[in-house]
Amino acid sequence: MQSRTPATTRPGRPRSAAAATAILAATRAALVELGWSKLTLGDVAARAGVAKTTIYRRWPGKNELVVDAVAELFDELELPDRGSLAADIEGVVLQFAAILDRPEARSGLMAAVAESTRDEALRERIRDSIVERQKRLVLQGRTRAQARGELPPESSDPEDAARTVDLIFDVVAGAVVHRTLVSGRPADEEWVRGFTQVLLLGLRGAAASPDGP
Amino acid sequence: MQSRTPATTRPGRPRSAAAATAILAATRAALVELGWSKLTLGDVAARAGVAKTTIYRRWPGKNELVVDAVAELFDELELPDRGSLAADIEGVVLQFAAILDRPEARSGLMAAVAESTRDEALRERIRDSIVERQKRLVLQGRTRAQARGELPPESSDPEDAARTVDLIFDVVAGAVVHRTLVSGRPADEEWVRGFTQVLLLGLRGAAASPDGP
DNA sequence: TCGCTTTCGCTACGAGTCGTAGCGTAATGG
DNA sequence: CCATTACGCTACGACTCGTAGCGAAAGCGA
Repeated sequence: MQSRTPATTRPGRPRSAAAATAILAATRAALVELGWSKLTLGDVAARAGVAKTTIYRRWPGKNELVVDAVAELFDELELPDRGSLAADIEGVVLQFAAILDRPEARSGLMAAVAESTRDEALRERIRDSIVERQKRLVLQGRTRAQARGELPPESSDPEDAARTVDLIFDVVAGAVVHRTLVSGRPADEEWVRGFTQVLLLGLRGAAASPDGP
Repeated sequence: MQSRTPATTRPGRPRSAAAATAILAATRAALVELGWSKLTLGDVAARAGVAKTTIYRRWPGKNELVVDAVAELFDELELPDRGSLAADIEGVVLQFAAILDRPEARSGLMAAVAESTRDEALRERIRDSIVERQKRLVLQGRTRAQARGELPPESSDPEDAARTVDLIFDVVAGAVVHRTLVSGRPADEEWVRGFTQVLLLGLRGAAASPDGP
């Protein structure tokens, strides 16, 4: 998870892998009980059964620790084949909503994003370990839909195709996050159905008329 | 801004209105320089030229103060008539993106949302003073588009119409926020054009086929 | 088996922030 | 002019931060 360099096996006592998992788990537990602002590294250390200094040796600070702890949650996301593009989208959006329902993801992720507005390195960490990592789902869904004939093969311009992927990701993730955290209403099946319909019709229409009406 | 009850004019010395504006302005200035996590009420008090206790008499804590300070930024939003629904949407989305470009809005808003996941009262404050307040733009745009004949009059079901407004707001605000803060790329004219096209085609298509394909 | 190296747990520390209390003073309204 | 409230100021205990120093533990290569 960390961008350490274990390329050259360094001499000396190796870092305990058990400590890392214990610390990350303790961080999530602390997020659930305390939220981000009241979470202290001393508390995390006590929960994990390690010394506070051990945490500081591995992570620069609270922000980075929380990002790594939350990032693991999103690796659960999958894109099972449900037969149609609409059903695939609905499925993954519901999974995403389910993760955002967990308190450790809610406060942790948003607080990290907030801090990243003043910390370029932290934003990079978020992008690498969460955003870009999950963009695979969009690519996978597109490929599958193209195989089904639900979407045209690919845009002639590769840059244009990449832009579309980014747009889809921002729309999907943004809408679910806003619905869940800002509006404070559940992204349940009914909402997801309506959202998916709008997104899908918009994409199909945009693919038909690539530029302007 | 605060939900005080100035209904019955209380006796005694009234609260200084100048102090309130100075505190809110100082809060925004501190957000720019320090971000949310390093912002202290002592610092805000010093900037505003007031005593720290004065702030504590008016706001419960840092979270509520920041929400009120940021909420004022979004009151600038307008919906000038640009002739078409697409142009109207692009215009307001660009304004929204411009506000989110300001550092005091970026870190302040996201941090407040993060904290609101563990504080129901704070979430209520955000909804009242920011979200619901700006939903007027969606309603205004819809009415105007209906007058132009770009959208059908209204859904037969009033609940369905309200759901659509909520959906639009979540999609628009969510996508712009995610694009700007999470993906870290600018919501420039090119992006806004593409986004608006998808949204508009999706809405028109959804209005045509109210349920399922 | 023996060093060398690094990590680990522990304790302690100064610095900084928190939110509150108490005080005397200022500004209203009756 | 008197009751009432807001204000600025100071001071306070409690807490968290991030770091330093220590002895012990755990690997690896010779």
